Amino acid sequence: MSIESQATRDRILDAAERLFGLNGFPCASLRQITDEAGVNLAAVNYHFGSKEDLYKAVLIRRIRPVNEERLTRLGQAEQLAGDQPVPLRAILDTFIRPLLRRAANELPGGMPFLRLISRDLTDPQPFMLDEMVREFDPLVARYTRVLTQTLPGIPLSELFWRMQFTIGGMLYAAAHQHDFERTSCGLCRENDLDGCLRRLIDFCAAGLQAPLTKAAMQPAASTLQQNALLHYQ
Amino acid sequence: MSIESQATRDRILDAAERLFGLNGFPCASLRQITDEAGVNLAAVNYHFGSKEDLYKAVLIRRIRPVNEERLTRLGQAEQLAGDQPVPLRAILDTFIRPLLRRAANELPGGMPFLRLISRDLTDPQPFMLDEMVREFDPLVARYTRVLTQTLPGIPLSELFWRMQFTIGGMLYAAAHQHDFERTSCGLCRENDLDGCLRRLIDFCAAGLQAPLTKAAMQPAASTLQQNALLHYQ
DNA sequence: AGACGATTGAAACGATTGTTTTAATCAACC
DNA sequence: GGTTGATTAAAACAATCGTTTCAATCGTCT
Repeated sequence: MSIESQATRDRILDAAERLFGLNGFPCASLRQITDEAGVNLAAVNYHFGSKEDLYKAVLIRRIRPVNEERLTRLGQAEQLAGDQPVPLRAILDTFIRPLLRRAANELPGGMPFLRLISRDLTDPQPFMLDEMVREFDPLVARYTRVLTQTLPGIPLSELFWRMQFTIGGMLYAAAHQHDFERTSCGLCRENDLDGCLRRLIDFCAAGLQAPLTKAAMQPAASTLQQNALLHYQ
Repeated sequence: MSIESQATRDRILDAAERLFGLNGFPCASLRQITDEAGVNLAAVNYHFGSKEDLYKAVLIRRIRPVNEERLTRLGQAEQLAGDQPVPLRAILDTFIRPLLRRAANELPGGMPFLRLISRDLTDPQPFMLDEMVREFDPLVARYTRVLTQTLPGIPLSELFWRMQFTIGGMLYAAAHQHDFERTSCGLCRENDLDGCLRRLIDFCAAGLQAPLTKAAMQPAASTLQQNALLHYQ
């Protein structure tokens, strides 16, 4: 592979990342992408095979370093903790920071990539499902192990749900971070990585270690609560 | 409008809801929709004007009752609380239950609608933005007022972010509820409205009333934390 | 210099899209 | 009972899509 052909590959990847992120996979046409990249239309099929394969390449190019950084930071945190359990907020930091960092212009990708990965994790393209599972499988194993050590009082079934809520909050914040300045009436400034990260960790740490309600400890006894309002009074 | 034409309108709306929810707006074609509805292709443009207007009609038909139910339940909760602030978990229940209820076959719409609304709130179709703001504006005003009364210690700027995380967790859970049974290795059963609702409320209530970290109380002093791991040890 | 594989360029292909058009059918009313 | 307006049916429209084809060009070797 020559050095110029690598340049066209990269230009295609950059343009595709931006347009897939802004418009989504179905609405970003190859002609838009190749025009913006300044390359010929046929270059996509020549270098990547198909539109779907281009999409895979765009996602994998960014997700893999993010997940590697997550595991690296988690390893450092474990080392630092010694034989003590890793502090919950440190675990969350290793998980969230590598992603949100990409939107703060600290690293390539930026806002379009965050919208792209957020969209594809909340609403996956069918042909990406297997690929995604393969990329995230090692993470699931490592984080569940660390979390069960840090939060020994939380049953695994509860932990599973709470991690889903954590991921949901993270992805929603990642996708909308740049809209918040406009929709928050001045309560949020753009590109405030530290602020967003701290708030998200505050929120999710509290949620993850929330005390168990009666229903959570006796799941078999939970029944439909007809009037939930009374229950909370 | 005759009674049969209303029937074709409804058949189109039902089929569109299912296919928009499953495949997304761009990938669900009008021919798919009209075939499944058993009506002629031109009926969509005749009754709704365009594909975009059909999409609007599909969303509004379900969102409006959900938001009305939210405000009704919130009103009941306020009445029940008297001059006391409404309990946080009760507020969250009025907000989340009317949506998740739709997926538990308690009400029409079901899983496709939840995927649809979840997708359009996390990744809105551009032409729906104004319509959505109009539908949700009254909610924002009411819920921020009630929440500031219940959580007087949380600054508005923090509350804004925490509500975004709450919404993100709710939408993610709503969209994936039916996948969890498959991906959770038996930790989650499908259609468990009460279980999902309780866990989500446990999580978000703890997150919303989480104690403020130093950075949250002195936002001006927050600087980029180069090595966040040490910070948590 | 010449030959060969890799890459690019321009054009066309077949399929599908949302929309429009035109005629046929239906229901209701004077 | 014939007429009018609403609704449905079938066909065609123009545009765009991803992909393929084939010749032209480039870079790199012998």
